[in-house]
Order: sequence, then C-alpha cells, then structure tokens
Amino acid sequence: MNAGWATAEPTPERLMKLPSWLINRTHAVSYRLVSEGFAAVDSHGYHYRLLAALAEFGPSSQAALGRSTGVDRSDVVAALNELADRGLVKRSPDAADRRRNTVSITAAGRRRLTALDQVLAGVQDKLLSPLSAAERQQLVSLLSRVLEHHAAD
Amino acid sequence: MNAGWATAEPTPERLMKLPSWLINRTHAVSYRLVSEGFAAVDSHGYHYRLLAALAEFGPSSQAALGRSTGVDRSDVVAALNELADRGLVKRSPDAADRRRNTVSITAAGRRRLTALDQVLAGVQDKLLSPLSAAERQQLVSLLSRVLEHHAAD
DNA sequence: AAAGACTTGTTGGCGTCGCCAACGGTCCTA
DNA sequence: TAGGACCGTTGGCGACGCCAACAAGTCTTT
Repeated sequence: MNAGWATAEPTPERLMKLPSWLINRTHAVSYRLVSEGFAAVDSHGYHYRLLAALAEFGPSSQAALGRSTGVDRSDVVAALNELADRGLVKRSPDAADRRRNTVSITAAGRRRLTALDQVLAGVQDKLLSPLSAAERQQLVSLLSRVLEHHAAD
Repeated sequence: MNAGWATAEPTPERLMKLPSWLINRTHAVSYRLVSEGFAAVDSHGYHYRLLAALAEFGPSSQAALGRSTGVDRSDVVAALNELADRGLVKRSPDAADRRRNTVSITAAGRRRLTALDQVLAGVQDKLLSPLSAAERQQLVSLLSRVLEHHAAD
C-alpha cells in the first residue's frame, strides 16, 4: 500500500483520525519491513507461518497446517512446494489416512526458522522503536483484545 | 489474509507474540469490515481517499491527489474513471497548465463522501468495540507515534 | 532561443495476498 | 453400501501496491 511515501502534499485529516487508516498504514510499514527481511533470507510470506506451526505442533497434514496458520489449502500446497524445493520440509504419505500428507520440518528447516525468528525480532524493534517497553506491551495488549473479540468472525 | 478464521487448531505461539503479526491480523479484520462496508455503497478502496482529499483540499491535479493520498499516479487514473462514471467527480482541463486535469468533487460526490464517512464511523465502532474510549485513544496515539517515526521511509 | 531536465496523464504490465470452485481420491457413518 | 465429509491439487479471480514507458507540456540553463 505504498509503504514509503513522503511528500509536500498533506494527507486528508479525515484519514489521519481513522483507527482503521492508522492500522492500514502501520500494516504497510510492518509488511514492508517483514518482507524485505524475509527476502534477504530467501523466504517469504507463508513460509514462516508454516515452519512455525511445524516446529511447534510437530508433523501435520496440510489441511491442519492451513487451519492453524490461516493459510488457504491451495496456498499451502504452493508454499510447501517451495519449502520442499529448499529442503526445509518433507512431505510423506500418511499411512493411516491415505488422503493426507504428513509434513515435517527438517533440520535445515529448523535452522531457517531460527534465522527468520531473528529477522523478525529485528523487525519488531525497528517497527516499534519510538515506543518504550511498557508502551509496546500496551500496544500488544490492545491489539490482542481487539483480535480476541473478532476471533469468531 | 483470511480475515475470518476460527478453527480447532491453535495458532503458533511464535506468531501470537509478534506485534507485526497482531498488526497484520488486525489489519485483516479492519480491511474486511471496511471493504464490505464500502461495497454496500458501491465504492471501494481508493474512492474514499480521493473524495476525502478533494473535499478537504478543493480541486486538484491528479498527480497532487495521488501524492496526498498515497495512491500511485496510474491507479489514480483508474479510480477517477470510476468516480467520474458515477458522477461523483468532474475532470476538466487546467487552462494554466495544459498537462494537468483539474479534478473537482460534485454535489453527488459530497453526498457519497458523507455516506462513506458514516460507514467508516460504524466500522471503527465495530472494530474497537472491546476497547473503552480511553483505550481507543491510546491505540490511536501509539499507532500515530509509530507512523510518525516511519514517515520518511 | 534552443537544449535538456522534469512533470503530467495514461497505458500496460507485474507480484503478492487472500479467496473460491472444482476435481479425483479417500474415509467415515448412517 | 451409499452419501456425505474431508484431503491434496489445479486453476482462476480481484484488490492492492508498484514500476516502466510514452507523448505532451512546462521549466531551467545556457
């Protein structure tokens, strides 16, 4: 959404006052930082979500992965193809249920995940640099409450 | 980004703790509410930004509109075409600088803008419903500070 | 006054992200 | 055993942010 954009012309006040606009803009900044950071480690978008789920929950089916990370079934397929090409993930048929693939993270996958964790830690810091630790916690808390309220949408 | 997504499977803790993830998710909820609301009034995305700028700054060139709203020159063209088709905006050649079009908002455009303002007010309320007035102000303040810090990116 | 640099509107294209429909397989249950 | 639900996969769609190129017009420099 045009993340870096500084000009002489001012932005309409109507927009500046809208929480939804502020969230939109903040997301734009955050997204840019994250995807730049990921790109520098040959990863992008869905990769982190999937690796994180695999590391925390162990081998899973593709459908379960999609559900826990909020990624569409069809997009899970594509992302796993990329991860498998890079040797970060292994797909094997599930003997118990032949519809399923059992996806597991490899040693290289865990290393990549660690690298991505570090990238993300740096991003959080850059993103929230104007806020104190207490304020960062405040922001996290407020956003979490908003999200929790919309969890069942 | 899969705005409404509730399942048995939990989300990786790694994600839940990340401010950038919370912002991403909040943006997803917010975006869904906004675009649904806009669609119900036959408007979308860029329309509000452009109408708001025209109402606040008066007739402008397309390039200036793009700069003040963060919309790319080429996308301004398309959005203005739609707005003009709906009679919400008028394009006329600028006599003083023959490269430019002078774009102005029509009476119908102002009415549409008012309708969109109301839609947005409702969205803010739905979005932030779990927060008190003071907390909403807090959230706005925190986000504004983050954005102000990244203004020159 | 001419040349070069820059602006403006416009066209056309690109990649990411979220999403949906459909399919052939497979499983489970009534 | 028949129907319904679930699985992986393919293919497609729209919104959004962006970029390159172009002709027409303007501005700056010499």
